[in-house]
Amino acid sequence: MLKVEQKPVTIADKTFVQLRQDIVEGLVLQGSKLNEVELAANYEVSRAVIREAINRLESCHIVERRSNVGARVVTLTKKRLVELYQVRESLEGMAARLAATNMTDNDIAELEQLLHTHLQGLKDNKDYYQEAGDVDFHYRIMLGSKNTQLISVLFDGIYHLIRMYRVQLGMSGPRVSTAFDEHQQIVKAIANRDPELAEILMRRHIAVTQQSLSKKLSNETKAI
Amino acid sequence: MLKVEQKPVTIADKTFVQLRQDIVEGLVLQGSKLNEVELAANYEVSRAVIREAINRLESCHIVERRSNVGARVVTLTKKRLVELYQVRESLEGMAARLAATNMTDNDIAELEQLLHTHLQGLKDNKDYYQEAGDVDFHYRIMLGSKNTQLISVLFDGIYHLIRMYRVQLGMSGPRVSTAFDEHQQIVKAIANRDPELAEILMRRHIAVTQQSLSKKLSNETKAI
DNA sequence: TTTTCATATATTGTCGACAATTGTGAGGTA
DNA sequence: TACCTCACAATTGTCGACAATATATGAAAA
Repeated sequence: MLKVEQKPVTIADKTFVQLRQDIVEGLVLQGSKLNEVELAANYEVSRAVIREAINRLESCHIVERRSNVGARVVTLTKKRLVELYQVRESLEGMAARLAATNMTDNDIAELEQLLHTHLQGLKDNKDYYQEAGDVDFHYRIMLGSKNTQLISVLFDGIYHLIRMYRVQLGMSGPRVSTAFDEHQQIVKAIANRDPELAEILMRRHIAVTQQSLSKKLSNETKAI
Repeated sequence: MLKVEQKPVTIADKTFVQLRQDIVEGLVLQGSKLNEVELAANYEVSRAVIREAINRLESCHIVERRSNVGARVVTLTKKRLVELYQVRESLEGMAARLAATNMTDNDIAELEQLLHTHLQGLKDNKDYYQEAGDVDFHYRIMLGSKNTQLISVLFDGIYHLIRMYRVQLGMSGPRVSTAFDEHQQIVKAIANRDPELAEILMRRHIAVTQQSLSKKLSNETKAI
């Protein structure tokens, strides 16, 4: 299978991946300051390694750095969520458009197979679908665009931040099954080699998802 | 005026900006290897500073790094150009769409003023327009989106790579004046607060630009 | 008591040295 | 000749120490 993320080899690679995961999953709290010395002690590496990891996190938009002051994990606000999803809508819309042209018949068959698996999971056990399934679907469309530049901007640039919202807000509820239908329609458009429709459907799908997440975020803040 | 790029303060900042400029303008050749020791000597800074600069160049997609091997400047190929402009079309289309809603009346007045200046420059001296003018136009629309995330992905993520193509292929010729008309139409759509049209026009504008650049790139390679 | 300024402390930025890895070429063998 | 092996050279990765900067503390003045 195609993979975009080559396995981490250097200590800096591994530390970056680990730290990113710890932030995305909320082990390191949003908004918290990243003290280099402290992190170096925690992860048992030198400060240089931590600094490189933080630099890379900055280019994923997961932390923000200020010169001579330091880095903080971003805070998940509604404003930022909306902005992020506007970017996502734009990029994944283009990905779907390109996928309709560039995916091979075999790619599409595998994608349909994936949907079938999801449907099974949906019948049996709703929890299966949610995270992994959705991520996997969008991941394949992204790869299906066969556009290296687009894949890099999406994956290295914003995907982990998107995941951070999804994980920390918790993706579940009634949205799951309707999302499945939307996925199915998108695949149909791609199978019909209809770039315009594929793009429109993907953009709508993402816009709806954003609304669902925004509502969730509003409730969260109200609850606190 | 709004600026997205705060002035470089640390040595690493300055070195990054300088090295980026040297690559974009072709002083450091495309495809060339970036030797850390050598660069450190040239720019009269420590290797740590060069390493940070290279890391940042990687997240602009201007260099490519491989673990334990090193970094190379990307090569400007037709394939990569097409891919890059597909991403650009997607993102700047969204920027224009958002700008139609989010720019203030004053922003729009200034944008119209800018076009007027360009028209003067076009009458007097064609050369004026080309680089700075076009960059400035797209820059303002990007800022007009008022979407921080989008601005960051566009500006920090791909703008300098776009400039690298434009500078090294040399933007000039008959395209300039037709581009002006397209700019004018886009501004009109924004002034009319018509997001859909603004997006469509911007996307077409960028697609046409890409075709023009691709042709240029083909001729370049034929010439060699 | 509040403000201001100087000093102290904590944190980031920069550097040079050492370790680990990769690429290269000489020498040998089938 | 073609191919393998092994040691050496070149380059990147990692580290701890020092320098520069920002923040916190507390004393002196209003």
